[in-house]
Parts: sequence; C-alpha cells; structure tokens
Amino acid sequence: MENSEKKWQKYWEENHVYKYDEASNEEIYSVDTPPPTMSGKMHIGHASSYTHEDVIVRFERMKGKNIIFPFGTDNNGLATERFIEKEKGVSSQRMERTAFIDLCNRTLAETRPAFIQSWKDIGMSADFDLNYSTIDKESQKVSQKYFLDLLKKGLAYKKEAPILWCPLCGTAVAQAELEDKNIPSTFYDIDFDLKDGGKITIATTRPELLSSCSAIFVNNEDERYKHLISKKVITPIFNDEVTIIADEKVDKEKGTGIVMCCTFGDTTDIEWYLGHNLELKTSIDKFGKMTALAGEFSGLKIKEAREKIVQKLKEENRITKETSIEHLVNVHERCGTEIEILSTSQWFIKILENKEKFIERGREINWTPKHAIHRYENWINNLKWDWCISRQRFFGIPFPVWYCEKCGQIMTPDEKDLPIDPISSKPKNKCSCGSDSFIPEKDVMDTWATSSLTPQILENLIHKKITPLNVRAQAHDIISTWLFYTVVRGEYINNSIPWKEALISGFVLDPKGEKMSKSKGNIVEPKDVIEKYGADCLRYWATNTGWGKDIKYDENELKNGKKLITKITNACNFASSNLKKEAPQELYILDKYFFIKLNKVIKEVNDLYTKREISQAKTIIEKFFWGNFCDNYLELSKSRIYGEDGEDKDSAKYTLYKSILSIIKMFAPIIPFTTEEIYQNYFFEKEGVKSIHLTKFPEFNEKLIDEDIERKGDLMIKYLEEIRKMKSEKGLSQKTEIESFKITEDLGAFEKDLKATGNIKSIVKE
RNA sequence: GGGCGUAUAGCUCAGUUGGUUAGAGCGUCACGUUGACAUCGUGAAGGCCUCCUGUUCGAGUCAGGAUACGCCCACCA
Repeated sequence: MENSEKKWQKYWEENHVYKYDEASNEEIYSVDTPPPTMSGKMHIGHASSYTHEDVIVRFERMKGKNIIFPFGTDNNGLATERFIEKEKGVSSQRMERTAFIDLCNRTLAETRPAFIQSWKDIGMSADFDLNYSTIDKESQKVSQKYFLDLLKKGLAYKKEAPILWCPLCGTAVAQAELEDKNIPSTFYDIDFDLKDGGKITIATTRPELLSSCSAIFVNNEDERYKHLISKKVITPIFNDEVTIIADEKVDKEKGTGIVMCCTFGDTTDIEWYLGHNLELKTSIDKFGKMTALAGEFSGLKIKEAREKIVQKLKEENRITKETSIEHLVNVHERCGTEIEILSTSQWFIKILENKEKFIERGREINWTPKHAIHRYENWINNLKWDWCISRQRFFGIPFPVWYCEKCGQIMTPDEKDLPIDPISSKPKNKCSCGSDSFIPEKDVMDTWATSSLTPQILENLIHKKITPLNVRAQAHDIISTWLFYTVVRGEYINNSIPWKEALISGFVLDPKGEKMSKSKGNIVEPKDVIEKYGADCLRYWATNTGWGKDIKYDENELKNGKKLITKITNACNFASSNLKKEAPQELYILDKYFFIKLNKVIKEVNDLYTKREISQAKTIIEKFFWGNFCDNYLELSKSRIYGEDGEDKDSAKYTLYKSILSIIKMFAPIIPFTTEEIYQNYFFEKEGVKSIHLTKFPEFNEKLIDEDIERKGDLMIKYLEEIRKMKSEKGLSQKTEIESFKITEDLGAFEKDLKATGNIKSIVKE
C-alpha cells in the first residue's frame, strides 16, 4: 500500500490538488493549522490530531468550499535551541550569539523538509505552498509589527517586577511553561532571636534564602503569636532586623505557624512584598547562584548553599527539628529545573485586566467538544501574571526596540523597515532629547508571542484579510498557551475572535492507557505504523475516537482498517467490469430500493461530518458498505450481473457505478489514498475531475424517497435473513435449494430477487 | 482544595432529542463457502448499562449525591 500511497501523494502535489485558489468565487474555508514545533520527529499524537483536522478540511473541500489550509512550522525559542544543541552537540551559552543563530538557521533548513514530509505522509491535504516558519522573515515582520501595535495601544509594557525564572536556561518564563513535579525536601524548624529577648521558631524548606528574609509573618487570629505582632526579630547568621507582621494568608496549621518572607521564595512572598512594601533582597542570581547578599555563601549554587547554611545553623544549635517531606514544586517544562522568582526587567502583554473579555470571546467560539471551554475559562480565571514575552535567549524574534542612552526613551522603527534586529541597526532619527546614542534591546520574544499570530501570518501570506478564520484545530494540551494567546492577540488586533470554530483533539496513549514516554519505552512511531499498515490504516484508527477524548494505540484497529481497505478494493475490482455511468430507461426495483437506502445514508453521513462526528460517520458508512452493499446488494444483483445483457443488467451496472462512487466519496475524507486509487482506476475518465478529493460530496435527493418501495425492500431483506438463519441452524449451505418459503406480506416485484438469492423454488403467500 | 472528563459484553468502544427484546468490531463456539474477498458469510453464547436517591406512565439516556480512574489548575512558608 505504501507505494501506492506515495504515488498519490506525488500526484496530489504535482497537480496542485490542494492549492488555495485565489481566483475562485466559492466560499472560503480557512484553517489555522498548528505549526508543529520542530524539535525532533513527528509523534503519533501529531498523526492522530492532524488526521482529525484533515478529515474535516477534506469534507469541507468536497462541499465545494475554497480551502485555505496552510502548513507552518514553529521553530524558534527554547524548544528549538534545545533541539539544535542536542542535534549538534553544542551549548548555546558557550557559543557566540550570531554563530549560534546561524547554526540554528542552517540546521533547521537541513531538517525541515524531512520533518514536513511526515505530514505529507499521513495524507494531510494542506497547501504546502502556503508555508511559513515562525522564524522566517515574513513571520518576523508580522510579529514585530503587531508587537509595535501593542506598544502603541499601551498593551505591551516593560517593567521591573518579580517574574518566574529558570536558572538553568537563564531566562524568564511564562506561567504556561510551568510543570508540577513532586520533589523530596526537608522542613527545617529554625530558631530566630527576638530583638527584645526570647525567641521564635519558624519552619522553612528553603533556609538558603535566609539572607533575603524581609519580614516574618503570623496569622492575625493566631492567639499564640498575637503578642508578637510588630516586634523585631534578628535573623540568624545574617543578623538582619526584620519585623513581625500579621497577615491572613498565613496558615496557622502549617509548620510552626510563623513564616519568613523572602524576596522571593514563592508567589505569596510577592504578594507580601507588594502589599506590605517590603524591602527587596535578592539572594539568588540569574544563573541560580547565591549573590553577594549571601555573604560567605555567595557564588554557591542554590542546593550547595542550602547544605552549607543548614550546617552552619546546626553548629549554632538553631535547628530544632527536621521533617522529611515531599512537595510539589513548579519546574520549567523544557528542562525540569525548579523555578525561582527573580525581580528583573521584562516585556509583558497585558492580560490580567481583560480576563472578562477573553472569557466572553471564548464563549463566542463554537467548541468541539463543548466542554473544552471549561479548561479555557478555568485557566483564565486562575491567571496570576501578565504575559511575559521576553526571553534572555538567542534564537528568537528580536524586539524592534532601542532605548535612548540619555533619557531612556523607547525608540521604534517604521513599519516599512521591518523586520529589524536592533543589535545590528539603529533608529533613523535622533531621540527627542537630542541624543543619538541608543542601547538595543537584546532580549528576544518567546515563541508563543509569534505563534499566537498564525492567523495574521496567514493573512500576510495571502495578502488578504480573512480573520476571523473558520477553524482552529489542535490538541487539548495547548489550550492555555496557543489557543488562549491567539484569542488575546485576536482581541487586541481586531476586537474579535480569531476563528469561529475550535476543534480539540485528545492524546494518544499506549494500549494500556498509559502515557507514551521514552523512559517507559512504549513509544509508537507514526513512521513505523505507516510502513506496516499504510497511512489510510493509521487514519482509520485515529478517527476511531471522539473529539477531546484520548485514544489508545490499538493494533487491532489498524488491522480492521486494513481489512476494510482490502474489502473495498476487492468489491470495486469485482464490480469494475460492470460499471456504467449512463442511466437505464427504467431502474430495476431492487436498484431503486438500494438508491433509497444509499440516499438515507448520504444524508446521515453528511450531517455527521457537519457536526464533526467523524467516528460516527465512519461507522455508518462502513456498516452500509459492508452490510447493505457487499453482503446484500452485491449478492442480490449477482444473478443479473452474471445473466444476459439487457435492461435489468444495465440497471445493475448503473447502480454499481453510482453507488460505489458515492460510497468512496463518503470514505474519502478518512481514507484518501485508497479512495483516490479506486477513483482514478474506474471513475476518473468518466467524471473528468482530476481527484476524488475535488469532487462534490454526494447530495441527498428528496425525490428518491418512496416509502412503499423501501418498506417492501426491507421486508424482502428480512425474509432473506430468515432464510439464511434457517439454513445456518440446519447446518445447510447457503446455496442449498429449498422447495418453498412462506411469506405473510406481499413483496411485489421483490419476490423474484428473493427467489434467486435465497435459492427458493417457490414462494407461498399466506 | 477548585474545574473538567470517563465508567455499557472477556477486550476496544458506539448509543443522537428519555420510548418496545441495549449495539458494533475483536475474541470464543458451531456451521457453511472458497466462482469478488492472504478469505468471506451465517448463526450462537456473552450485559444488576459503577452504586444510591429522585423526576417520569417509562431512565443507559435527565437531576442530585457517592465511588473509582484520568486530565487541567492551585497548594510550594
């Protein structure tokens, strides 16, 4: 099958079957396709999720729409840097910035074609000429343009503030890049001296932050400590004088009920720092080492400092208790390093003040499945930070910004000059203060700041305003990033939703229902599946589930797909010498009946595809094809096909032609290769359309409804089944001739077919 | 702790707006074909639809609750 699939893939490409037609007047159907991150190979989750998307697009194409289905890759930011570092065995931090960027660009150019090929291999019907990379010049232009737009609208700002920081990557990160990790730790009870004599005991897991202790907190209603409020405390080792403050956020039950606030250990520290106007004391630097503030511990890594400080506290007999615990901490999703909070200067996009608006917009979008919106709203409701988009990294889109050295004024380029790199260029004019020396912004934008603009990147590609697009398809894991951020940008650019419909797929799990991971060794490669079964089988399996639901990898379903494909191929080959496009004078009664059934299925399948119920549509077509068409219709029409030429035989030939064409058309969105093969072999010449995927989806025909014929036909099938059952129960061959068969209701013209197929000598009416 | 999802045959899952004996595929068993079908067909066995309470003439389906599993978020002193 693979060879044949390759052949059609090539055919589609050479004949521009999926090309967006600028000249067409048909209704546009535009798709915001996920640009996959180029950090390695396509995984089975991609294969599944993109198949779901592709099925819908193929259906819409067959409904006559003018499809805009681009394909991009996301390749800047940390994920890409890590990929390049691994691939090339280099360290970005030890390389010259420009050399590293150059290496990234070269490596991406090398790997990109093979990467994209995987998407072609699964039969994706994207217009691969509508192609972008989130780091290419055009994307840079779009990204910088809309950054400047945000700046102008006052929606982007730079601010020194406590921000989530990854000490390993040496960069700020966004809330959405955090992950939970269970980490063993120790709770230390430490004695602090009160200035006026006496002591208190606080519990902490992070004694290394002692030098940044800015205050001590107790709960306002804690009777044990009420008398201590406003008293002064001397910190151990560092001998800083700090105040005991009351705050309701202190949990009386936790530890000793007394907390030291360090700037910063966690998000509560930030709230206290801001709310109580505390002093900022920074004890950890950008690379996770102790600052000068930590005195004798400066220069040590966080963990080393913790050990040393604990040792010293023990020497001073200040540690009264140690409790081993395991607690969840936030780590950076890219490297697993524990996140710190540092006060640094970063670029932000305002999002907190417009939470309500984003929720409203979310409600304007048509979600499949409906419940996916809860995850969206839940995320927004729990947002705590504005969106930090600056990264202290190398491979990303630069901020188009300089600062006046004299007055600090922000300088920006003209839109027509974009994209620019502020490091290698200068503002055209002097600053309003008269100075002409500028400092370039060295930070780069996070990749989401660009991938959130995929609708605008697409508009830029086709030079046409098409937002809001028709559909966004993606998996549920990036609702809080890609989906949410795209809504944010859409709102800020157009005051509208970015797309009308959001299709959310689930994850692929291993056969046991567990997540696939390298460490478990249970990863399934789409490439292997395609080699063994073909892309159509992969798609058959992938469409076996509903939207938003996780799907297990199931070899059995792939085999079923294979069986279906064999069956279709066989049935079509069998019928191939008996296909006739021209209608006979009068349709044979059985054919009329079969068309009535087919017509019903067409309506049903059409409705299901429209409702995005792919797996149900698939089940209905399959059942109809296997049961009604193969087991019944083909068997019933064999006597005419094998018989002599004539009107009745022509009627059968015509019915075969029309019905097979309809059936493969209905299957086409799901198994595009097999159906194309059949179409090209038996229908292309007569139909003239260059690909089945450009033909029109079968249409429901109201005129075909005929209840009398349908009822009698159904009855005839029922009798036929009774005969089969009877023969089966008696252990007889289905070919055994039976003398007579009793029927209770009139079958009209169908009697003949029942006799022929059931091998009945005479039918007796009662 | 907050939000969401799932629970149906041995396995994987369908069950649309509540309506007679709850479906499919795989697996099992029996039989038949090998004259489209590296097979295919016919049939059989197999289900307290997780549990409880309600609404209703009627609940797998609706409402409330419980349990189990999974996911997202919060909890990091």
